Amino acid sequence: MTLTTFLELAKVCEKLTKTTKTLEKTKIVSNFLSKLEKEEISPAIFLIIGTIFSETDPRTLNINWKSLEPVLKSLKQKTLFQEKLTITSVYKTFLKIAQISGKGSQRKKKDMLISLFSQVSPLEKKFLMRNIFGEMRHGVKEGVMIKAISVASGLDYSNIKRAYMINGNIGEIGKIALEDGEEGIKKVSIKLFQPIKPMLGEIVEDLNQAFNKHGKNLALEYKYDGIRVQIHKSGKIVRIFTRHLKEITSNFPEIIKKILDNIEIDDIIVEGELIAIDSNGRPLPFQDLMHRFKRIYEIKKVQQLIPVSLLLFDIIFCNGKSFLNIPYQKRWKKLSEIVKNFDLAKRIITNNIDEANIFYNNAISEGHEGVMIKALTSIYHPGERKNDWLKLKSEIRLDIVIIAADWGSGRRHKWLSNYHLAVIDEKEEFQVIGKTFKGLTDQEFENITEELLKLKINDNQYTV
DNA sequence: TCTGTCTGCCCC
DNA sequence: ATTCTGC
DNA sequence: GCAGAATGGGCAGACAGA
Repeated sequence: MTLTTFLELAKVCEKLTKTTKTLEKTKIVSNFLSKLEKEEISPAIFLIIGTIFSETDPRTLNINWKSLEPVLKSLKQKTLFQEKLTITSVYKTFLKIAQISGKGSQRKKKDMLISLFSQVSPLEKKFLMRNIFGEMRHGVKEGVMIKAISVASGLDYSNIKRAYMINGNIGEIGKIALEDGEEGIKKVSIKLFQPIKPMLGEIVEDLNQAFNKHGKNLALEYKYDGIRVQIHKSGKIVRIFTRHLKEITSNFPEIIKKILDNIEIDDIIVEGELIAIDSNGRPLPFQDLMHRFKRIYEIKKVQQLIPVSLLLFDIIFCNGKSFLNIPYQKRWKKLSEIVKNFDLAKRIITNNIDEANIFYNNAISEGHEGVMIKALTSIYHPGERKNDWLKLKSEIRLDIVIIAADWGSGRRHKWLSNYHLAVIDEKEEFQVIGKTFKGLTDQEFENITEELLKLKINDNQYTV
């Protein structure tokens, strides 16, 4: 057995930066994957896409530029006998670094980084750094990687994709595909406490567009401005996961209790939106909810300050049975039977556009974000943005002024691409309301940069 | 030990 | 989250 | 139509200095 060097992986990454063509990237990666030893497949996949850990994994590297910079500067003294780094040895080092925490952790991490970096060539160094920062800049992430796994294993692309959306661990999926083949991939199924990627909705401009896309048999649900959550329950254990499969169970103890008190079924996965509410039950802005998110201290105190409410809208799994292939209307029926004392998202079923408009306007006037429009017969497609679900949000128009601008980064480094915005209040003074960087083409950035530089009164290298 | 600062990570 | 580009 | 890149605000955790 010959282990593959990290240098070979770095060369593959370098090769990927030389082409913009997806097919070529797919071929480069799949050829590389095919040559790997079994134990290298998963680490290689993570090192190529630059994430180290799967989405469900709570671990992180936690390395600052502050601690990496001195490491890179101290690299002059090259060790004479260089050991060849392998994919697995690099990966193991990253795992060790992720384990270090607490006082003095930065020091320990620095030492490990120094010994890691002192063994590498410039090319390896380049991609080790990109791995640490999670930005590979070679155009291969999950999407292209799934294609590469499909080509390398000779298995159907849609089966691999489905398995990934259900399992969430792309390294594991690659290993299963290449080792166990079709049989292994088909066996990948929903498991309790292993969150799946949630189904997503397409944006529509208005209800006419939604009705044109769907024809008939529509359900409209309130779209709440909060955190999308997937809740897994088995017996007395309840865990909450976000849209990106991160666990936030400990932040919302009252929700756990409510689930235990109101859902009797032992094994179940349901989905809903978690929102902050005031004492009258009216929705609070998303920012208020953020005070409870990822909090470790004073959870009880903030729980009193910012109450939350959970509105359920889907069921994915119940008593050992997957509900992914059950049509929307039947899923809703099951959900409403099981969670009798629980709030479901407010909903109507209608073919009448006037009725739909009234429903939408009610959602907005009650302080919500808009509505979701769902096809009654549609099944649940994990992780996919399909026409089966549409979202309609309200928009507000404002007259605003650009009062400052930041230089962009990456592809936008030559432009002022991040604008500080203000409205003019009744005293004719600027009231800063926020920043934006969105909604413009390259040519528009070019023009605006030119215009703004003509008007500039101050420039500190970052902000004009 | 307390406080300010920096930065990664997570949501929208 | 949104919006852009390149394929 | 898909995939990747770029972008902001709030929190915890770590360090440096008082």
